[in-house]
Amino acid sequence: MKNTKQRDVILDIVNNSCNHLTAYQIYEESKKELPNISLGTVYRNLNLLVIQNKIVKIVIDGKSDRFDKLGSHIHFICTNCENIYDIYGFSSKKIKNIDGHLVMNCEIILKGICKKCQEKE
Amino acid sequence: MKNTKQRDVILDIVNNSCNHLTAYQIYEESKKELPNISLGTVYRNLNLLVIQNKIVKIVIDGKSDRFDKLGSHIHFICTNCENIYDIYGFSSKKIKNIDGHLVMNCEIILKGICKKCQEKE
DNA sequence: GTATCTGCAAAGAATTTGCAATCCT
DNA sequence: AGGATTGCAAATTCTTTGCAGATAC
Repeated sequence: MKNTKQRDVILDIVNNSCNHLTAYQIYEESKKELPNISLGTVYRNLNLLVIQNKIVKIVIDGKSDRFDKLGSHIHFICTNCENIYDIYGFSSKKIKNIDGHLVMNCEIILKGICKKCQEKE
Repeated sequence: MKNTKQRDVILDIVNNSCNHLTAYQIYEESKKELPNISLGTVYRNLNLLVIQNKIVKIVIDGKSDRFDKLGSHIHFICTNCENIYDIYGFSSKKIKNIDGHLVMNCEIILKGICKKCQEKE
């Protein structure tokens, strides 16, 4: 695979963001650096980076996918405000094999009401 | 909420299936019972049933959503053949609260290569 | 009786794809 | 040079929605 500015910029944006950005947000952000970049290119590169295990895609019911940097953490999604929080310090023991299946990836998604939303009520 | 034949049939199909059906598959299946049912109705009722906690929606990257009966189990998705396997006997201790967030739902998705696909190679 | 639900068809949103031009190595 | 990548726009796919008529309670 060739190196391209587009891919570099996209990877940088994901790695340097504390939020969980959508493809469109990454597109908007990348335009600051590369004004002519297209949304299709952003999608293509995000998917490539996911396949290469350089970033992670968070698939959410009914919403746009979001992209996150690597680092084993759990995602908590507030069903009220729809914020996504990273949960660290949670040692999910690495499962390698279960029922004979080879496990390459484990994703844990918690849903509920976040602290802020609870405090509002 | 009113009872309707449509909703009953849809719930029955999900509850009596061993597979993880897409909305369209459920639509096809429900037509055997109710030939005039429409896809929109199937989607509407599936979403209602999910909100009521009578069934579960499995959201998969790039694919149609799938619907499953209740029962706490983990899903293993083969990235090769795309089958979904239920994994039982896995006691994920019930988390109620983490970092102050109220946890209502916990979904664990494992991805990798299933037994069958490994054996083929 | 009336609020809810349905079938239909059209709209919507997110993502992917085809193609000609351009860029890396 | 030559395959990979890009920008653009159109296409695709899955899902939701508006509406008028039908249905459950």
